Amino acid sequence: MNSASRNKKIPSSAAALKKVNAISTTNGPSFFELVYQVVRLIPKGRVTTYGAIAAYLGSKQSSRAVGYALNGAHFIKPKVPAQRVVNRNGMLSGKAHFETPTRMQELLEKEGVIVKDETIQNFSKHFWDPMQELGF
DNA sequence: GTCATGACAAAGA
DNA sequence: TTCTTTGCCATGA
Repeated sequence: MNSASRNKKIPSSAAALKKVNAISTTNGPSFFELVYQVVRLIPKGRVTTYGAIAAYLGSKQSSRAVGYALNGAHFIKPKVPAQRVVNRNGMLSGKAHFETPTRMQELLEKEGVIVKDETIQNFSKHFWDPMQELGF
């Protein structure tokens, strides 16, 4: 995509969202779909933040919307590694939304990420910035 | 169409 | 430094 479309705010229609929730192929890119796509690009053993994804999509203030998007990520295929997305403190704020409360931490440790007390250790070391890795 | 909620983030006290 | 307040986007009632 070009920088112009990214610079602008990306509107997501309710119709597109419904399609996503229905696991149907969306013709037009929605905010949610873009979030899922970025999350899928996160390498194994790396993590990023809601704000970083939002910033990459052009709206760094829409970090809440990113979190909301991941709320429905469980219905999406291919699988979205939502466990690699945490808040800016490196805390597993979304662990409660997984199948089991320990599922998120388990997946991360399986990838070599150390989680202590619901927080990722050496967070800056594991941090993966889409702006830097994918280019802006 | 207005109001309240949320897997967040940055700024102020 | 920690706690509180404000902003922003998208959704659901």
